[in-house]
Amino acid sequence: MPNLTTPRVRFAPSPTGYLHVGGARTALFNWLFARHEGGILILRIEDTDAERNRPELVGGILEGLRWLGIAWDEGPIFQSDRLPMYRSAAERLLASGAAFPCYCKATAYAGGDAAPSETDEGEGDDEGPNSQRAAACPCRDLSPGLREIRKQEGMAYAIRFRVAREGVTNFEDAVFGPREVQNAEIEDFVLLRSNGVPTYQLSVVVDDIDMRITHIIRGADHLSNTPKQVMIYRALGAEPPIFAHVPLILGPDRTRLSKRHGATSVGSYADEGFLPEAFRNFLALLGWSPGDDSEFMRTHELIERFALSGVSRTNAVFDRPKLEWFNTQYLQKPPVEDLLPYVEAELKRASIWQDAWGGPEKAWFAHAVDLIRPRTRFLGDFSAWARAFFTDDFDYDAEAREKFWKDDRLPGMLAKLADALATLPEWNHDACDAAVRGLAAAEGVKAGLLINAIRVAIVGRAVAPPLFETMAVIGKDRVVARIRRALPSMTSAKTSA
RNA sequence: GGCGCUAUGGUGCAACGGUUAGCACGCGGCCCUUUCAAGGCUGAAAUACGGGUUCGAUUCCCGUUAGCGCUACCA
Repeated sequence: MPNLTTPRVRFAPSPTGYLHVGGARTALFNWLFARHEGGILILRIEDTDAERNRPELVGGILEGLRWLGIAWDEGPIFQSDRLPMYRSAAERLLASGAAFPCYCKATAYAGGDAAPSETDEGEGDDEGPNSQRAAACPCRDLSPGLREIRKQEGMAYAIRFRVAREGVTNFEDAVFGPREVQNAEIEDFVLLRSNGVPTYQLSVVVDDIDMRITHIIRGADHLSNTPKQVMIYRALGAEPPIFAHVPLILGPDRTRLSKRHGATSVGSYADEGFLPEAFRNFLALLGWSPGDDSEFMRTHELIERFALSGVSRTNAVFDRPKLEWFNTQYLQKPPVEDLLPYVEAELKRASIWQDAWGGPEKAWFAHAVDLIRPRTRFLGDFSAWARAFFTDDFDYDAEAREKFWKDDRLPGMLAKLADALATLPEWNHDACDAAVRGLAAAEGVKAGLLINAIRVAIVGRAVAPPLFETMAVIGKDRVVARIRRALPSMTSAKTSA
């Protein structure tokens, strides 16, 4: 049987840009809350502003959400498909007297110069003229006669909410506590534009009522406008839900995170090789904490521990280095199986994936990934510095050659080593270890000299996992071949010098 | 300008009247070591300022300052 108290929340982006970090965090909180409470998450696209709305961006937003692993239960629902519902709500408010038609010109309140303020003593270096708050619209008290005349004239009108001149409006915020504002502070705001399109204030309330939203979790930038929405709820005969305004995410300069702070779309983090779970963990801690010092929390734990009571009221600065740290943690700590699909995708992207690794050679693949991952920071590392683990098509890093191939005894010793390795009956860490150290002893050189040179020969880099395990993973034939292949390069590097 | 919110190291969080103010990132040092990471140990680093309330304030109240938000026929 349906539980009448099932929490219902929503994430309601407007397609005026890509899914950015702030939106992603809001979506995450809604999702964590829904999962924790056994509730429903609805995705709603707020696209009533035809001017700024870019329909083609919706796909990108959904894609970003999917990458983040945030699955919605209902929707996406487009507000642009529901215009009649908002209009009829506005008509109802008009009929009940809670709203009134406004015949002012649309520009009169649009931050323009409708009311050339007589009190402009300001320096006027910025915007300037409108320093007084918008007074109540004069149409509010239009006499019935005059209103009738306007109507006859067929003048276009907007519908404004008739805000009480006195008293207070209050509501409950799960994060900021009980709120109360003076009605006198609020202007007669527009509900329905003169072109018949609803404003955010109207559509958001009508939808939230219609969708039976129980908790509105959204950015704190909406806190100041919430009283207006509460008024609409009550005028519509509905009880407002519980609000939970979450603090904003700022850039390093403490201004609201925006494009000029660099990468702010979640898609760019996907492209950079971040793991979605790492991103989620990082985002979750921006404005929320479980109440203790826990930081590394896998998603199931985030869901388990998430509560609105742990949401902070202070804005948080997006700290990229910490995000990267989380990524290394998620690259290194979880069971290697969790990582395999991501590495597979990365290798496919780099065109060096082989299907056998997903089948008969899966154990080998897992082992290789496990060996490589302690040194990775991004998924791209698997196809970059660790490329030689997956393909013979790799080159030698110039610095690595310079650093570890300069001893002129190397070609001779490594030639011998290759021969010795080729005859090894067993191929594993210990056998390689014994062969290399044995040769070093016989030649009277430090094992490190050979170890470092071999590493460059078989993986092309100075930086790689411990050598003998690397040799074991790469395999006997390939190791021998790679050492022999490298010999000329060492010699030429020598003779040319 | 008006209204509101916020204020713990550089950053993210903890301490929700009594702690030598804790953890993590980042930064420095040491250990480990086969390169580079990881890991372990360790160092520097904070309660914005001023008044109250209280036996006792990071914590409660007021003011100041600063930052942010809202103040659109944008969301």
